Amino acid sequence: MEKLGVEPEEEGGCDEGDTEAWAMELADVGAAASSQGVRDQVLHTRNSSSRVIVHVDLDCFYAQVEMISNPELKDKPLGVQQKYLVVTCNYEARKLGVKKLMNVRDAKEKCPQLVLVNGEDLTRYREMSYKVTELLEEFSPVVERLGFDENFVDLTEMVEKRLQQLQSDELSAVTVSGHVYNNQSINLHDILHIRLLIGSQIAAEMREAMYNHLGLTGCAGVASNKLLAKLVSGVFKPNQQTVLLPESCQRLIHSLNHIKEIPGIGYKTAKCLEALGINSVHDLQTFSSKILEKELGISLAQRIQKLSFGEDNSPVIPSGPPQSFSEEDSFKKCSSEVEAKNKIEELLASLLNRVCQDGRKPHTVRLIIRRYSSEKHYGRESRQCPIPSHVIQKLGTGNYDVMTPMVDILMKLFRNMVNVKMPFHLTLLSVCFCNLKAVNTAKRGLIDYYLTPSLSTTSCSGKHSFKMKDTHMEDFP
DNA sequence: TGGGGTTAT
DNA sequence: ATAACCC
Repeated sequence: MEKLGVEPEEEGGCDEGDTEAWAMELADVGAAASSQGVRDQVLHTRNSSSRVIVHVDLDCFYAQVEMISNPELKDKPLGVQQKYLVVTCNYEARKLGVKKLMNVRDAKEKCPQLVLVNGEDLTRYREMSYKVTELLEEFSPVVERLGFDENFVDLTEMVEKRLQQLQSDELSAVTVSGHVYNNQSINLHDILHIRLLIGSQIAAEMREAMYNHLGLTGCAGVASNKLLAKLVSGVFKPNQQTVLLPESCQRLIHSLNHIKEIPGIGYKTAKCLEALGINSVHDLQTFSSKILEKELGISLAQRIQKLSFGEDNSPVIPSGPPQSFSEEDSFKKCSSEVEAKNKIEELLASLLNRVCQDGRKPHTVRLIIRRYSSEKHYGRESRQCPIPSHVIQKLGTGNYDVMTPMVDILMKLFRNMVNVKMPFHLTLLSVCFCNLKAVNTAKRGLIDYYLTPSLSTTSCSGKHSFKMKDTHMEDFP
């Protein structure tokens, strides 16, 4: 076996783990086919705490939910419409040329048989989305949501446990589930391969469970960090999974045609990089770190340059319950205060139901608007304020009118942003509840409970609310 | 471009 | 409060 003459100069800084002694370990890692291979060996060999991460990505999620709601739609080309956009569509429709975020006009032109359902109310999507996250949390509690249809799960511990259950003679019988990226050969003597293969088996179990319990199909990608797991999950596309072995990391990252395809490099950063003459992943890898730091700031510069090598030490952060609830509506024109008030009342009514079901209480409310303007791609303004405590108490009880005080607050925020004595033209209104706090913990003790028993004894599910019990001493230890 | 979400500054 | 990012 050839020894690798790798020098510890290197460019990106270290991914995770120690910088020391990795060069020594390198002596034994086996043949690297190319300089790409060398880089990968460096990254993964020095890194003794290598993780196993899965990225789970549902297929055309909204369309799937609609097809479950109405099975007649199953074999038809289906699009989900919000305003004049087809935001997503099933694979029947994709075969016929419909794309995500396509104009309804263009979509109908491409595909006259296209069936459209309205998807502006996200309630069922949101509910199904959380069912998926909860199902994944049953495998391992460390689940991070990304939008409604993607989840990351850190499988490192679970893989370790399964590894310990295996007898040494069973190691040579471990198999992959699904595709191996780049058709790379598996080396069963490589513990990193073994761990990722076990990860692929868990990913397959997750997809099976999603289908059996929820009727949903999706893709999965298994790799050593979130970036790579996400990139590899989309390689084989509907309803398939792929595992990335360390030696193919550079091939995966270089398969991207533009830096904007790296998650974490968005519209603004991509424009900025283009202005510097950086267009490909290779451009970004080899660009001067010093200059990049001056242009983008040290934090962003170092992060994205690491990403360009496939390095991503960001942890999977359990999402838990949402940090905020919001409802928005966009429209061609809203130009009077009464009109705005009506829209705000609608948004608020939906939000109050959601907050009620959540059980926690928001302590802050925010109003967001978008003003009409010919240019300015992204112009939203917002005002927020604390929710008065007497209003918070009524939230979720249903038996007191919380609409009236909340609308009053929101209209004050509205007039703070919009001079209603002057003509105005809005194209979006949104109401957001945030700063959510649990009601039954720490801060809320016995005294608070006795003083406001309706908080925890009132039903919010029905048209009216009822006292569920009387307050007696023996109810509380 | 919709109707959501998050974190950093 | 805004601006960036994600879907």
